[in-house]
Amino acid sequence: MQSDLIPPENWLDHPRLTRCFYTSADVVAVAKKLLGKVLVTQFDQQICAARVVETEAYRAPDDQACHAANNRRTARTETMFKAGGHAYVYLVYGLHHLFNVVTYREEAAHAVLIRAVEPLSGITTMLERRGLTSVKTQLTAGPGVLSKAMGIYRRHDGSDLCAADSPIWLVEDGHRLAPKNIQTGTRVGVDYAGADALRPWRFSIRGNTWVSKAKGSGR
DNA sequence: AAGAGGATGAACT
DNA sequence: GTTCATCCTCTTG
Repeated sequence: MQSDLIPPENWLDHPRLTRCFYTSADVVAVAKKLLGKVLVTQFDQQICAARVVETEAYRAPDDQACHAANNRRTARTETMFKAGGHAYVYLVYGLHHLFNVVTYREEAAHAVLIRAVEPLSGITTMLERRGLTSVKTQLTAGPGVLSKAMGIYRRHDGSDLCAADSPIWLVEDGHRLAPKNIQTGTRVGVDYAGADALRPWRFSIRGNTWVSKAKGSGR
């Protein structure tokens, strides 16, 4: 049995991030600002909360690493063209559901991929979903595993994180992060993007154990 | 209609 | 370090 650091129901009292947080024209800035925020989900009365510790920014049309590079519209990328504050969830490798936050305005395909979180509440539920019996970084350090732990799936693609009845949302809990504690690096798994693969658009909380140990993550 | 490959993770050697 | 699970999406024909 795993005890939570914070009672799950406490998160219901924290203010949700509002639309304006997500509608910034600068997706890179939002990727940094998301570090330290808390992702909360509530499915079947199970409340889970986890601090965002690693993010990556993707920005159409110029960024070739972005699914919507050159403003390419397909059934999948259509969600990225929604207004800031929607969830973009897609399947990679036929196995993993990756959770992104859409930013900026409608018709601009910008998004932040949440790559790792630090569990705070609902840890028993997360362990069950992951099929684990003890807490280790494997629980939520990585974009695929965190979605599974938090109960996020492709059916949540396009949902509005700002809607009052959304089962997925983000909150601010007063956590402070000094700029010098934001680690910058290149994005993972985007070698196909040529020069854009070198953009320093991956951000993480320096020294945090829950940051993913992805291949080619470099630092 | 078919084929290739992916914003990963786990289990190997 | 390497392999492979697994299926949706996009490209090509």
